[in-house]
Amino acid sequence: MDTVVDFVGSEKANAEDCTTSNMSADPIVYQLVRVDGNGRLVPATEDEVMAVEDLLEIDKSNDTPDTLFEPCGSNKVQFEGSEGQPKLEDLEIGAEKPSMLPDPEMDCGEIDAQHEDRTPSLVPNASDSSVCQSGSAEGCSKLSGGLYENKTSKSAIGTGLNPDFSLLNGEVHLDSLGVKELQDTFKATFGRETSVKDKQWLKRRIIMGLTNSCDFSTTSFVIIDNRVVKKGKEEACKSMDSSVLVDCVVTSLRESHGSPPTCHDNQNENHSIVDGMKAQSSTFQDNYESEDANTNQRPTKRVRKPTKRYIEELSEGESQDSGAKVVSSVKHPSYDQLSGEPITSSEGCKPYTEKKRIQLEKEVKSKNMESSYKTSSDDDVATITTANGGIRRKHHRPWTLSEVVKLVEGVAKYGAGRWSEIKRLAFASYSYRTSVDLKDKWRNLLRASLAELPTGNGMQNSRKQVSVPIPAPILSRVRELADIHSHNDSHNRSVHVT
DNA sequence: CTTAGGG
DNA sequence: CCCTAAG
Repeated sequence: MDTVVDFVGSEKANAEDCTTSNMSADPIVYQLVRVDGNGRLVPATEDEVMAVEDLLEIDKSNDTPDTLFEPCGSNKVQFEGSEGQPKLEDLEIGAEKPSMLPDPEMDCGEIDAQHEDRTPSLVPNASDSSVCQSGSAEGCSKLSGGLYENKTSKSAIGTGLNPDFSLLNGEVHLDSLGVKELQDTFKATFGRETSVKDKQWLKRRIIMGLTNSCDFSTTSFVIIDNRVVKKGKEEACKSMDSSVLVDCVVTSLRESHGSPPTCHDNQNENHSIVDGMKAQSSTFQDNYESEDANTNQRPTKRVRKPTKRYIEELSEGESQDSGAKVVSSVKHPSYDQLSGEPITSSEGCKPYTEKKRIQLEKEVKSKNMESSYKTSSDDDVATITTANGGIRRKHHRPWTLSEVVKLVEGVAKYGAGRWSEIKRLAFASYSYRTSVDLKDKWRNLLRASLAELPTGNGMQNSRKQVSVPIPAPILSRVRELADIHSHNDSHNRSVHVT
């Protein structure tokens, strides 16, 4: 395997051109990269990320959690010089030794600019000892290693305008989440289960999952309580084509209503952010005024004739196998050759070439219709059982949270309907997920967001969190983007005046 | 080839 | 997800 994977772990330093914040609470951003043939660092694909995660997970299980993620100070980014090529074996999630290849192209300022030590900047303003009076005194005293993925800064607007909603519960309290919850969140983020019980590790993974994955945009997302906020300068830091500056912060993963656990200290900061976001939002809309794609005039729906062939096919198939679902389980010998995947992973979580495979299956199926009635014995797992005991189809990729976020962001940027654009730009690293998939998912998101409205809260009753639950803030964002305004809050959304 | 809808 | 009809 000539693909080298390494974690470039780096605390996202205060790149001058990106943010003028002098806060030390910048989030820690990890980006999985690999070295391509030319020795350049290129962002790893989702599949690779997954594969590495698996490795790490395995690795992890042999490790004592205590050794993981030492909050040690001296973690400055250093070029490993002639040490050069990091190897997979070197991967140590625990040591977290940031390393970079001596690639001039990647000599981005922000990486080595100001590397503060990894000590969790739990107390942005040390002046305030009331930080984290969240009731989890533990979280406070136990700052050790506590990732405080809480970024509260950057907004220059400091006026104390009051937001419409409470921000107090908006923080991500990954810290206060239990292992189980973290695992759930992990699942939501990565779409798969994890057995790791180490909180630190889980937290880091989750945050990473939400931040990395080769999003080149410098757009940032902040989820504050009920909204997803896009922030960040679009053009900043664009000097490097491969710069990965996902300044993504999630301040709310779970709505921990009831007992608002929040650092009061950050309240002002949050207000600032909200202000900024409001401004953003308006400018955002302004920008989109120009594009008639988003104006109020909804294009008339396309009408279409019923699809004949498909119907015929369906009925035909039904008559043949009387509705029985046929799962082709033929062990295709050419799979491995078919997919020249960068990483050959063991688990079935990597149909890199979904299409090819499906087509191949079809071919096989059509060639010997009868023989395709075998029971699945494939290692690739025809069905996988979820935690709930349900079974899913073979090639169903649950949308992970980060994917959803990306999609929403993409729609925000390029507009709904420009699926191929979004696919190209925002989903470059997701080889699966066709533009059609994006479209479908968006449709579903819309439905979900709408379904949430009427009862206000009724939906939440469904305890079974089947399939990744989409955080309310994202849904409301979806609604926004879809130009569906709940007339409840009579926000004079500057209705166009003909 | 891409998008919109229906299944 | 899959499939097709319209652009």
